[in-house]
Amino acid sequence: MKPIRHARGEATRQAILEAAETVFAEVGFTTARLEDVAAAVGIRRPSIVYYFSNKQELYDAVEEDIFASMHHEALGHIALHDKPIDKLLALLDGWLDFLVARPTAARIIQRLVADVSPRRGDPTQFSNILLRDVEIVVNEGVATGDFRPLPPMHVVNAVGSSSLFYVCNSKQLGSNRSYDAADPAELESFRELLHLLTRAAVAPATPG
Amino acid sequence: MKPIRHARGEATRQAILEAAETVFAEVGFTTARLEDVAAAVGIRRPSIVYYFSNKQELYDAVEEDIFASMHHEALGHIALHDKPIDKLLALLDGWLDFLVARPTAARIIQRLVADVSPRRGDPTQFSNILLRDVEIVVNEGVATGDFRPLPPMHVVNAVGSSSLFYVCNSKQLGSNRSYDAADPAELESFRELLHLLTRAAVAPATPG
DNA sequence: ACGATTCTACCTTCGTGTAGGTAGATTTCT
DNA sequence: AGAAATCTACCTACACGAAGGTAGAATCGT
Repeated sequence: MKPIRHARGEATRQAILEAAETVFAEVGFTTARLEDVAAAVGIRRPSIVYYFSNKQELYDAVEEDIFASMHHEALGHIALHDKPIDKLLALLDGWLDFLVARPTAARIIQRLVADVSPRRGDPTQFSNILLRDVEIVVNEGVATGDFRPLPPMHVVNAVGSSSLFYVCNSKQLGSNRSYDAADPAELESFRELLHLLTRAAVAPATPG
Repeated sequence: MKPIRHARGEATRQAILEAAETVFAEVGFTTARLEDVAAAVGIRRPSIVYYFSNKQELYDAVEEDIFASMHHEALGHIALHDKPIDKLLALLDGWLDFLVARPTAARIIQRLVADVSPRRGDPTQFSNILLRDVEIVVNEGVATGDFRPLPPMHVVNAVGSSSLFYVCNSKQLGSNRSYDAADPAELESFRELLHLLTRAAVAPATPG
């Protein structure tokens, strides 16, 4: 991590990060060309090296920023609530809102899930922060009896995944099925379904 | 598509397809090396060209086979049932069973969803067959009143996505959270949740 | 023998990484 | 204050490896 002194440098660094996220999201790590990232920023390729020593480091910075930002957004939502179910819905709302606002992040996470052994050593190096949020909220609900006992990762797989698909799939289901993921009506309709499913997933055994 | 006369050739072609699916699944189209595909089959790289004229054509053959096989498996399950909800559950069970048995297919689909414009022109060239299955079953349920009115693609995004994550994520949630997607107990536990969510998703407005 | 199948050898393209240079801004020294 | 020294933020040019595609020769099977 190179320390940047001047304001101009910091702005360039940020611009590189944003451009890189777009390029990596569109075509994935290997296919992504630093040339394209540079072009989007308006500089030459070798100048990227001034801020990020190589392609991998740039990618890591992008991924780290995504999960950190997503974690922050989720925390902000969660803090407004007390009951476990409300916290869980808030957490998932946070994810959904984040991904809709930043679809490039959605695609990068989507690719990450596809990889067999992402970041060899610790696959959760950057995502762990999010997984822990889910564990804390779900385990709390289970402890209070508000939720039935269920593995937190089932919640991730079952309902967390939907938001990713909602965002990534919007233009990929064929011209007559495509939709605008950011359209308020569309979004709220999907959010309703998401809440419905979440409640169903954690609801204690048949009440009556 | 080259016509293969002898049995030996047909076997080689099939072996190439299977090896390619594994390689493409692990690292994606660009990163995948034909060298590795050939090595897995036990032939030299240029021999692949005898069956598939280039990398893209090989990939397309893999993708086409995946969706065709998945469609078949789903149809087999659906045919055993009459009621819309049972058909829908059977369809999703078919997907789940297929993906668990063939995790390489899961990863390839996962990557496909991440792409911005897969197979320029018609993104649903090969997947359309699956999407139509869902539309038929869901629309039927809506028509009979068994289901509440909801867009079939919401079903795909909300519950179809879970099975992909269930398979792809199994070894990527960190060492202490990882599981075996093919383990019968694990699988049935997840299938129960999948059914629960599916029923919740399509259930008509609050009955009482 | 003759087509089917697989090989060896080579060419070409592409993209990253690296070496080294420079204009202009900033700080240091007197 | 103003010249000297240093640093920031880029640049051009090139070397290198990696991977896909191609041409044509060798081998296998019937």
